[in-house]
Amino acid sequence: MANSASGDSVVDRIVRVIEAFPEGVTSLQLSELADRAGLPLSSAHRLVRQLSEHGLLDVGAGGTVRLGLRLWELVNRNSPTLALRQAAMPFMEDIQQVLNQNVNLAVLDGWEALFVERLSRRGSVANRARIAGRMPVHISSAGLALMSHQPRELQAEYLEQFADPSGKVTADVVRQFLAEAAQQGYAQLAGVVDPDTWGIAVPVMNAKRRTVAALGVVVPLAEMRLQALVPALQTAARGIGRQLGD
Amino acid sequence: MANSASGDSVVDRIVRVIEAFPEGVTSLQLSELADRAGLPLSSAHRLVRQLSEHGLLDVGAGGTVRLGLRLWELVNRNSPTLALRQAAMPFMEDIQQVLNQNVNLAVLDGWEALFVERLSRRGSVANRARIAGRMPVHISSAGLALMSHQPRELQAEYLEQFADPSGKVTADVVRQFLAEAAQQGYAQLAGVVDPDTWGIAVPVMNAKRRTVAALGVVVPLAEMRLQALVPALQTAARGIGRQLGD
DNA sequence: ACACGTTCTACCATTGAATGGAAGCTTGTG
DNA sequence: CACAAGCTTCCATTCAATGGTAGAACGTGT
Repeated sequence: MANSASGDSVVDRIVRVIEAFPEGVTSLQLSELADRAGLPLSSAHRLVRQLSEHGLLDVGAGGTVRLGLRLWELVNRNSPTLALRQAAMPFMEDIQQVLNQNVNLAVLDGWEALFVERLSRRGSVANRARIAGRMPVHISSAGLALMSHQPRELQAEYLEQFADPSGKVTADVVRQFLAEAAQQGYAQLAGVVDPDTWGIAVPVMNAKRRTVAALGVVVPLAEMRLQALVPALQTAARGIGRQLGD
Repeated sequence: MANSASGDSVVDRIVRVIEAFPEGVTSLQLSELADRAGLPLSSAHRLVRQLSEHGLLDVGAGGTVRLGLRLWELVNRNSPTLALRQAAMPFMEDIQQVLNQNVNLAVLDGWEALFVERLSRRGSVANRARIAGRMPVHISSAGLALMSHQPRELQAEYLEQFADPSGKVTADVVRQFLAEAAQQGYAQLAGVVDPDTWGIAVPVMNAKRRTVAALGVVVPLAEMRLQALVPALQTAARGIGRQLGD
């Protein structure tokens, strides 16, 4: 028993604490947190207290631990996607108003689309894309739009390692999807994510024509108005791109 | 020179690193970061590398440090205000559509309103409230709406320590504002935050009738339709409150 | 009212992870 | 090509971090 018997640094432990919260869960009992983070209770207790003193965590009555409001504030104030979101928001609002549909904005992280912003419409179709949620590239229109406009090497690397756990999709099918999306300038998936919905997404390119995000909508399957949707999305995407730097 | 010459823990240092980013700044040079965080360069370097290995920070070419996408994701997935924001979003969208104005949602943190969500309208009046931005209680309608519905003791404590750095407002004026807001059920400020805008906010109460948030709009000064705005906001606030637990 | 289980909090001797100065490296500039 | 500025690596020193243990604070069933 000494400075970290398990051989991990303080940083490792702090990360484990923050990562211990399952998706969508905002509060955890101390003992459960210790368990999930793989820390001795007394160590977890000390760490949580220290973090909460700085507002990175909040400890409620009875040892209920939440992420701190201050952490949320710091991260969102200086978020790496701040510029992108600020540039995109007005255009997303336009799309939402004009097309009257769910709109979302995603970036590529690893082999997944990470949704950084989303506007939903009351009463409109279900939209699986939660803010800060992820979807694999091959089953999301946003993911396909992003990947289809990445450099060849990255696409090759992606397809190389591709494996669908459910076994429904092969690398060749994905290759086909990507080729289509690249050629058409947009990606679409009907009834894949949700049987009754249809997703369309277009790439958002920065000044150097690097694809940095995907702008997409989710509409009811019945309402297939590609002719109206795609140009609107592409126009918005160009508008966003124009506001982006590097 | 040993384990922390300056007598601060690793946790302290990590917090200082994250806090080192000034509001709205998304990237910092390593040396500048070390400087702002008050750390020796080599220590900052080690810490940044460790954090970036876990994705809490991203280090770009040439030592450019940003907050990590993974950190943003974790914090937003498990944000303490997740439930509030989810409950509020549809109502905020309704307000935005029907009233055609900027809408925002704030919580009380310390003696400030912390804005947790915001929908802006293209071309509509300037809205100072940034997401994750703060405004002092006494110069924001959201702040007044929040504070005016807090328990007596908290209000007393607030007024006790109140001091306006600009010296324009006295504690008595604020007391008056709070009393009005409490009595009317909404707070309003015309031309205070911005000379041409007008802010109105109402409290959002949870099931136990504790005020947990403020729902507000920012409209052009000219467009003073209190009769239309307040009932709409109050209706929405009740709708949000009904969806909230504790 | 009492005993038991569960969960949080506090203590403190031990020790290896964290520290930071110095030296090396890389990049940009006149 | 020399110089500056900033990033990266190294490593002996040492105290901050560790976690088993004990105890306090609840909650619950008998």
